[in-house]
Amino acid sequence: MNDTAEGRNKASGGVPRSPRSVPVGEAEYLAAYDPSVYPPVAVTADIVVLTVRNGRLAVLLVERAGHPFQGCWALPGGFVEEHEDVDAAASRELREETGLRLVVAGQAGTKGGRGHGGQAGHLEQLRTYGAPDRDPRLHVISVAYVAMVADVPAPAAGSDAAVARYWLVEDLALPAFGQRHGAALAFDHATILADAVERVRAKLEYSTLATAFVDEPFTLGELRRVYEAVWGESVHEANFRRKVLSTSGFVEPTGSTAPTEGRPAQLYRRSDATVLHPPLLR
Amino acid sequence: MNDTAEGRNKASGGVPRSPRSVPVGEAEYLAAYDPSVYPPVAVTADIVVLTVRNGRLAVLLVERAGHPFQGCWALPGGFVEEHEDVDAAASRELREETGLRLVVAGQAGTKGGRGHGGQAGHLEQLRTYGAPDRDPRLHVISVAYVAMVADVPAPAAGSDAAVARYWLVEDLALPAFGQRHGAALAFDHATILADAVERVRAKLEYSTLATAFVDEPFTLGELRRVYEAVWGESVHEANFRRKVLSTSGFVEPTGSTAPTEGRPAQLYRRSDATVLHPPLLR
DNA sequence: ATAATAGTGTCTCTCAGACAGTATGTG
DNA sequence: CACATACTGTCTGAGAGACACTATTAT
Repeated sequence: MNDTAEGRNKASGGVPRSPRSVPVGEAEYLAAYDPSVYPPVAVTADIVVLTVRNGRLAVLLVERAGHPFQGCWALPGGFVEEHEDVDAAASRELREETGLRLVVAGQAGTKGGRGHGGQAGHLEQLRTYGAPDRDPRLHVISVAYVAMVADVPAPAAGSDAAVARYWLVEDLALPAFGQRHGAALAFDHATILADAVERVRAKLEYSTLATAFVDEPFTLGELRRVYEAVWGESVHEANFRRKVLSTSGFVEPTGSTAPTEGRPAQLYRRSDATVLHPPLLR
Repeated sequence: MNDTAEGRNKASGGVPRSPRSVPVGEAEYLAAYDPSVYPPVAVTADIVVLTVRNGRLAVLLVERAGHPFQGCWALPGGFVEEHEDVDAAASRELREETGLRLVVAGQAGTKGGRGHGGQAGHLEQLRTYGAPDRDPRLHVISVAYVAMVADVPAPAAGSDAAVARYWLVEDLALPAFGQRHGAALAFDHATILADAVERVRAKLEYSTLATAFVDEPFTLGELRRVYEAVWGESVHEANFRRKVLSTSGFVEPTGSTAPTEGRPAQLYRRSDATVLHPPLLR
């Protein structure tokens, strides 16, 4: 943030307008500072929790008990509390809804959650949505996050009994994807969800994030089905295997195998790479 | 946004707590609604204006006249006004600082600014920074944007006489890049700048955004120097040319030429593609 | 046996990387 | 002329895409 605006005396902010020719000390300035006159806006952290269920992409939604959009389904989330880090608010909301503990990844200088052998799951910021009319009550700015988790961190773990369940993304009305039929989402959550899905589709190409959708250990078949569910198209099996195994740091074998419907499959765990060069193109 | 929190009666929000067994109508609800009790936070839109000057990446900074961080250099930006779209606030700040009119690109359903033959420049959201201690006065949440512009949309166009100038990115202290020496930035703006530079470096690989840094018409040499400035490494000329010209929709020839220090160069303008498949790898 | 999935080998074609060489301007 | 930049041609090796084939389980 900054307020060069204030420095140029054009903001309506609550800063004592000391003439620039008579500077005051910083301590003095902060003591005299009145925060109550900044524009009243509320900030929420909303999370798009994505998972793969039965080969399909699914998203966690909660049913709204109150107005507005009563009875509609919406992304889980809530207000950022006073003096609470926005990223921390996202972690808190995710934990309350799913029981999962993930920290936000992706900012310079912070090394995000998942590393070698870490817990399944990934949490990152998506985008901030700040249209003034997106909430009929007041100007609510939503900082949206995407969480990618393995199946069945069900809302069961949530402490309070809000109605929450996973929906198949294909069963929702998402105009941005040309999906005109299906359940309508509250607020601008259809836009947010569409952006999240696009983000994840792109990220699977050039990162190892697909592994965030499966529990360890996993088979290459399971990993491939993640790609197919997210991209919505089939992936050539032999070439996928060659590509994944030839990318050092993507996965590493555990040595044991798991039974399948056919020949038993080698099991793998996540390794330490996060980016894929060259990418695994769609 | 949403407030399932409120729906579950666990938020401290300013919603009249009507018992869930006695629902009220939505109009009634909105009339009784008191927005004043939401957590007090301020929201700013800050912009990382990047350009290429003399073959180097440069960023527009303003000198802070007031406390805190008086005398330090900071990213241009300012408070989001009441009922103002956050993206619109970013456009407004950019216009005030540089005179450029750009709209924010990148959200599903909105087709961002630049198209065929459009104005040079690109504006997109970067990330939101919401640590509670990033401003010593109060909890200020910054929605950061990246603008990529051609050289010399100088602060001259700015209406008020704030001290603003371009800095070479390499002359700033950016711990995230291992740059320990150079001018220190106010607040957490060094982190924001580092994230912006990383974003732009990545985007040049898989998008046509390099053309946002040059005015039309431009030569392939100018376009190549954009890549070299942003990536900080030399790009093989013949292969760059072959790649750019073979990607349909990247650039199109104007037919005329421009004098250079050697053989005159063919001139090009932007075309309609926005993404590069396959990418132009670093 | 069949069905189903896991896994290997190999051919081909595209393309990035490298480099040599030509074209066309200026001093 | 030398020099600088623009532009072209071509060789080579890596790798994606496609496909045939083998392996190992269950029924």
